[in-house]
Amino acid sequence: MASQLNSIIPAPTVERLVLYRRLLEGLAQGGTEYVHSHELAEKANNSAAQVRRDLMSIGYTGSPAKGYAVADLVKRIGRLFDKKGDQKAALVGVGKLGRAILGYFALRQPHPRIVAAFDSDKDKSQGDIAGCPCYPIEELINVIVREKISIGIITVPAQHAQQVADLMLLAGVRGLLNFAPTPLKVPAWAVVDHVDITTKLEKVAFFTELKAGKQPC
Amino acid sequence: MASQLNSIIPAPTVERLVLYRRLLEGLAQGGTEYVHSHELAEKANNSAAQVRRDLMSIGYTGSPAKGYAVADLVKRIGRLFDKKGDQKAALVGVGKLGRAILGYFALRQPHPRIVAAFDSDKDKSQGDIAGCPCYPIEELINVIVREKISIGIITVPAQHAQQVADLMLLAGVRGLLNFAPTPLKVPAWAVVDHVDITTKLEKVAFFTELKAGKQPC
DNA sequence: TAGTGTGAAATAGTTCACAGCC
DNA sequence: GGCTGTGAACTATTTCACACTA
Repeated sequence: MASQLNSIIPAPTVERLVLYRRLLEGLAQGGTEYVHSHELAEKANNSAAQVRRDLMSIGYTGSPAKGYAVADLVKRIGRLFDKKGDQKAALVGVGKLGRAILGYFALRQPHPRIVAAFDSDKDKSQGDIAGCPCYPIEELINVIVREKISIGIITVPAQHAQQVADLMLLAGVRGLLNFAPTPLKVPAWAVVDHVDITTKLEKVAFFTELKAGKQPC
Repeated sequence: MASQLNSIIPAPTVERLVLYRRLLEGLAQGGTEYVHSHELAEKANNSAAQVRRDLMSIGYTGSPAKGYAVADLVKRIGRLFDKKGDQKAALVGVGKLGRAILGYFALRQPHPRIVAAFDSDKDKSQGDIAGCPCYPIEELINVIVREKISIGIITVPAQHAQQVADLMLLAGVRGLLNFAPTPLKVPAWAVVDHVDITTKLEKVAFFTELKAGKQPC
């Protein structure tokens, strides 16, 4: 799906590291100084071996006696993600889903901050939503260039998704998170990830049915 | 992540089949009668070989001359997903995200219909949202049992997610779609899928940064 | 002696390659 | 001649197993 990346860290590991960070931050606040792989695995529910391998893949090493130093590890993972100069994100499509995402992230202040939102509807593209300034779609290129935005979040209807993606890539965005229920075609130098809620729901329904019935078809 | 499933159809294939169905429905409306694997692959952007393998995995076979019969194939895939008796879904957590999802699905009328929403906040759990009746969380078990709901959608804050999941499973739900940024522990007979928007965003940001670092644009 | 780091095996999933068919 | 079906090769990822160490 996502294009080939010549990284040392495999994609699923990256996802888990984000989770570990969250869990470790919780532990750190609770005053825990050290964790063992199996404790972290328990919380993340996967295997201890996998936790060890994941941490190893970022070059972090624990001690058999104490385990992994929580605070230090948080810093280490943080250094991986919150790289030089914070990345900025823009969201296109201030519909229901777009608004929800803006509101959701406004609270959490995630790493790539959403600093601009766009919509083709003039009524929606005015003022702030959850503290994020909204612009008409015509200003997309200007704003993206001016703010040096590198990540795009697409929450427009399926039929406009590709068009919006092309526009953002043209403006200099290099990573896209696509919520539209359609696949995007992007050049090899861009990164895309796809969150398709409808498909996920159907998938869960399918496997639920399957497990319940046991007999396929 | 998702628990072991003794199905003949691998999980990624299921996801792609859902997509194929959408694409094929579009084609059918456009009056197309037959497609070749590479045409479908083009739209879904993956390889023709994969499309063929996916379709083969549900026992559907095309002809070298014409390709795959669109209408027939839609029906075939539909039969897989829209099984005997439509499944019903319930959503817990009528916050921003929950509302957005309700609104989103209200339009599309997806296969597992969302027939109930719940919230612990009395103000939110009244009346309808996007045509879906809202109940206080106390009624969850009653309603789920009464309506024979088998799928649960969790859009509550992370700290309540596990609790809500347990409650729903207790009530008879067997599949969960979790939007809370925390992993859920569920028994082996249940199906879970996890949509973690924050993590996805951080992942995209990470790989974007990584790729950018590799070759100076 | 429980817990780590890591090579090796196992498993899951994708792409290749080619025979067969229309 | 281009397209399908399918075994085989290949890639990616997870799990296993075990030497090592504090």
